[in-house]
Amino acid sequence: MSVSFPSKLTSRLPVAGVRAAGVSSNVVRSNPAHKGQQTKAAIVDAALEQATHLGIEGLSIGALADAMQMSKSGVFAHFGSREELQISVVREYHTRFEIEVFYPALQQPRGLPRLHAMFKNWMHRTSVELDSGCIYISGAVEFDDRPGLVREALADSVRIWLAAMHRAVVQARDEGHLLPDADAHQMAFEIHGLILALHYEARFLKTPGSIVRAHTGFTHILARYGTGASRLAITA
Amino acid sequence: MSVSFPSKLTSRLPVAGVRAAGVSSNVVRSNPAHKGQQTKAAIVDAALEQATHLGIEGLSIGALADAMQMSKSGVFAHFGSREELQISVVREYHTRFEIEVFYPALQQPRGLPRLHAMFKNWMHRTSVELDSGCIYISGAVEFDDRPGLVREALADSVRIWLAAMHRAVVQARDEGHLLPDADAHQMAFEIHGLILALHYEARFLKTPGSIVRAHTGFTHILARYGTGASRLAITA
DNA sequence: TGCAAAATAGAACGATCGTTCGTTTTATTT
DNA sequence: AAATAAAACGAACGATCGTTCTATTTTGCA
Repeated sequence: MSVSFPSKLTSRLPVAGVRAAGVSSNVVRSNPAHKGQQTKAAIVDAALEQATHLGIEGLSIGALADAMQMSKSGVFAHFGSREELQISVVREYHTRFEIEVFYPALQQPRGLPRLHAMFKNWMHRTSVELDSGCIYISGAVEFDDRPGLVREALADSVRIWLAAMHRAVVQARDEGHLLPDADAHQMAFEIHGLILALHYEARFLKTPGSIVRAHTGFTHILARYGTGASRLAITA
Repeated sequence: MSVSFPSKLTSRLPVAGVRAAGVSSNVVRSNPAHKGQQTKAAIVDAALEQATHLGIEGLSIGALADAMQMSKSGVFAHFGSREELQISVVREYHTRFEIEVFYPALQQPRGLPRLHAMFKNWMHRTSVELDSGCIYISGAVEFDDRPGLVREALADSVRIWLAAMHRAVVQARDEGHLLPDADAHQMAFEIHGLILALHYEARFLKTPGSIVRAHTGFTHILARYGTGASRLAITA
């Protein structure tokens, strides 16, 4: 006779199915958890995985349903439209970006140490993880000519992050770690360029040593904008 | 009675149809011009226009046929596959990039003037033209996770251009315009970053003044790598 | 002018797309 | 345990995708 499973496991398995599909994991959250929300979170998780490989425009509800071992209509019902699914993915990435890049940097003392931490975390999120590209970067070229709600959600998130970077630069200047006449926007622009070059050369061209290049570039920028006292804080 | 047109104009109009669709123009070329080649060139022209807006992966033979006022199969026959069409677009962009960015810079004296010309032409191609993004940039994020012939064609073209930039840096160093111990690869990396940041902020975020930012960044890089004699050559 | 070759059209293919709808199965509450 | 609400399924929709045929038209050359 065949083994009989407890009824919990023979349920329609959307939430459990996620793990079988090999998706990262931060799925269990939001306590009341009317199960619909759990499944939705799991779908967004899988969608983000898909989006980092094929782009936000490459998101397909059919492929997503396969990965989730669900029906297309079952996946679709959670969002009501593909556009809303895409926006959910952007929001999820925003959350993770804050958790992995922004918040840890806040633990560093304000000024240059915090700015440097932001840059390092950003680098790490952008290229070190072998797979999975940065949605803020890929999304920018996907939607620079494509108006709509997805573009707006994306641009909002990016602006929030770039503003945080800019704030860190200003603070570093206020702390005396940068020259008093340092142009904060210009410096943020140049730092942004280093991250983009890193993403380009590491992910697309597979150029070895790109991370060192980016970090060296950061020290060069610092040499320009920084005061003498700041020099040693960065070599650590 | 209705006016009778000369037979040339009442032909099936693929080549003439391009202009009606409002595509840029460098269509008349390759002298023997067995008309098939003319039409093919016109299709590639329209395809490039489409690709700069929706990306190389956004290319659609159906939409292309509409723009050309041709049948899908008529367009398709010229390439044999969508992938070959995409590769043709990459090659066409390569050609135009050389004509608009690389060759004009060769007219400048080797060394810093030529390097600076390359950077300015590159900037211009990347963002000044209001519409039409850079395929080298959008293609990189589209294909960083997508292996195949298109990716290879794209990466080949990009590497050729980046190598030319690197060569220009080396020449500038040889001419004594840069410090003898200047790291050419590092400098090229940082310049690449400026272009990418310009593309990002100008095209996606629509940040005003991005061109000035990029150019200021270039002078900063020069201040680091350049010799005293080079400073004045750039302010012109 | 006539004829072979090249170029284009047109219809159809299987697949996949996002979306809608009615039904059925689960989950939650009473 | 029964009743109600939420979640998921399954089938179908019209549209579009790249591609494959065959038939027709146009072109280039003798």
